[in-house]
Amino acid sequence: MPETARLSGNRYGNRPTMKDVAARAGVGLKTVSRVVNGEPGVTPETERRVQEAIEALGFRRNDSARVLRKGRTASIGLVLEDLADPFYGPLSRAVEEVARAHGALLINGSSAEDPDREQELALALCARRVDGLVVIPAGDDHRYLEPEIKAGVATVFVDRPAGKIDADCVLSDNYGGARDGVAHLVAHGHRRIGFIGDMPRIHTAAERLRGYRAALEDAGIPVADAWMSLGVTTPERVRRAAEEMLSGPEPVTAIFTGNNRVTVTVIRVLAEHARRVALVGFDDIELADLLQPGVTVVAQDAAALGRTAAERLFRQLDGSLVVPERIELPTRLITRGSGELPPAD
Amino acid sequence: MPETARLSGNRYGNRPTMKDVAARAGVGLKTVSRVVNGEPGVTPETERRVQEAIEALGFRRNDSARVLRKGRTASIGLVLEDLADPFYGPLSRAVEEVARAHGALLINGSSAEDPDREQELALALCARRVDGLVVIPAGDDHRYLEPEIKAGVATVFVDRPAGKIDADCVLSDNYGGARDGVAHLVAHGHRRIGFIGDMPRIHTAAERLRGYRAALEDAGIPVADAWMSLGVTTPERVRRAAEEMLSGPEPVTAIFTGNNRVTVTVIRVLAEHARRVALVGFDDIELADLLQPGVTVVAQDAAALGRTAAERLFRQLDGSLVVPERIELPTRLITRGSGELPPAD
DNA sequence: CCCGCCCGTGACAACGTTGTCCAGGCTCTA
DNA sequence: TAGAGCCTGGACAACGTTGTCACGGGCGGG
Repeated sequence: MPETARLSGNRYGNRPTMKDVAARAGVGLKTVSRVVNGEPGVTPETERRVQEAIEALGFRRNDSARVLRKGRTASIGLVLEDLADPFYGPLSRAVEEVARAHGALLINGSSAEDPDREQELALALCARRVDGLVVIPAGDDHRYLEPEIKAGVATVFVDRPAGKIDADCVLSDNYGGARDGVAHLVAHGHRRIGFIGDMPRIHTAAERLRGYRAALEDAGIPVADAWMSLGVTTPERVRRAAEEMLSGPEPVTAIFTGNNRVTVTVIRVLAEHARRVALVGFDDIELADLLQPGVTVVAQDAAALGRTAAERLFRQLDGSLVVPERIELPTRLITRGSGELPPAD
Repeated sequence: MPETARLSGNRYGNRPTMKDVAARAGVGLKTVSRVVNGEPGVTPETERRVQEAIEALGFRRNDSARVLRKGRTASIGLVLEDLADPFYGPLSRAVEEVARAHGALLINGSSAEDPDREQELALALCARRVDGLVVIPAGDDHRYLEPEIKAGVATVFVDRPAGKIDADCVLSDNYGGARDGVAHLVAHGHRRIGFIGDMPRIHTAAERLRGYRAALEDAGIPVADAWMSLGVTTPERVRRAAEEMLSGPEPVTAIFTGNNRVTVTVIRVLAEHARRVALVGFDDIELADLLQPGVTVVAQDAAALGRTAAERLFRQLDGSLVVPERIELPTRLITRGSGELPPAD
């Protein structure tokens, strides 16, 4: 029985296809296609019959097949570090909104800060033939994307620049922001200012460190190694680093923290600490205004990063963009109290 | 020139296909397929030639085409309310991790709490032939998914139950959690307790309200309408609602807030308020322990919700799951100070 | 009244992949 | 040495859709 053979195909649920709809409506395959896509050239009567068959069978167009034929998938990929991080939520949402405005869906994946996983994800997305790729780099070598980009996959890097290839980047002004933040502490009389941040291997961390150094240099303050703690990631290590800076013969009177996770941990340490220590953090954190004192931060606009990147991506797809560019978005110093505390010694 | 004609197909970037690789390697099409998929039956020498051609051309298998042939897309869809909400970030991440463990990618979309948009998104995902769908409902009628489910799309609802269809649901114990939270306030001597939450149209809001009523009833406290504010969503309206409850001849001495957004706004209002008012909030919020006083909350485990739902989804796909079930995960009361304040009158 | 044009419709190929099946050449054994 | 069996490799169809083209009938104009 060939009928049964066809029905027991490889699809689990055996969805009806245009062929089935056509058979039921007693029309040709292409006519169904026309109705489904709202193309002109179908009599109202024929259209009604087709619609009826569609209803009855519960037909839904298979976009996978459509995509195969048309060449564009109307979907874009987003590779980020961790969707659960409050910084990436708004970014991701902003990318999604732009995609939606262009009729595209968003596929996203978390690299967990692992370069191999970033590559695996990005290439998997390319295999799905996403039209474009927004990448928040975990690694620093993106040559693996060269064939893809050459093949027409629009690509924009966000938050951190691409490594070893020439591509569009949308970044925050990490250097300037950190410099401003630290200068703010200097302006309030601090001379011994600590820095706790990520590994300088990560571009943003390196830039913020550079800003920190520049601000101290501007003020003619020599930088002590004991004030800097780089590459600490776990809360325990951040805690230890902070406590070390705050003890000893020449403790710091202020701390500049390199990202939101570090900031939160340092707030906890300072809350238990007797002496009042000033704090400025990179990245805004929720409820920062309600703490005692409010937390002064250098805020990035995560949504703007995502939006800008996605818009650029679609302009690449339009063909209206050719030359890769590096865009830097400004940061904003938000004073809330913790950064305005005077030195406690 | 047929060569050129073929090359100027509909694809923008004209990626090489297995046919191109086969031609270059001087082998048959299927042999390339075998190499790409690691199937046995290819001499090392032939395999080397094929690999070489793949390298040279920058070939990458087109998974869209593969999917069309195989019937499974190895991707699942997640429809949530807002990726930028700190509650959904971890949930989404948890779903992604489970998907990854099963070799699937995650496509997600935000409904913005709009039922029409939820439907549009869910159906778009079905058109892409996702293998399964995790939905955080915005609407309360999901009959539109019936044909899809019948056709074999695995479906799990999270956070809120499905409307008007019988399907798997993974929920928090909203009723029990709210009841415990309010009972906690009662136990600390409060008799006039306010409730600020979402529209009861939303299942979670209704359940939490029910828990609130039950706790008061348990304590023999009659519920006053003036204590309840339902359907307030914007910060301004939350603020107004809170201020109304706190003024008048018989002001509330404690407030129970129905979700994290409301909680945050109410914290702001209370911070400006002279009298000490107790507060218990549904949903945990970051830094809640660092505020003065710490914020007592009824915490849900967003990651566990996502993980449980996704695991159930894949068990549906395995075929090891047949009967729809409703799973309720427990909540946890975390006492931090604000819920233990005594009545201030 | 007849020719030509336009409109609605359908047959067919193609998108890039994988499953089926068969052919040819090799080795091993009787 | 011949036959059987195995192993490698390739031709072909199919997945569900859309673009191309051709066909037939109705209508308007000459």
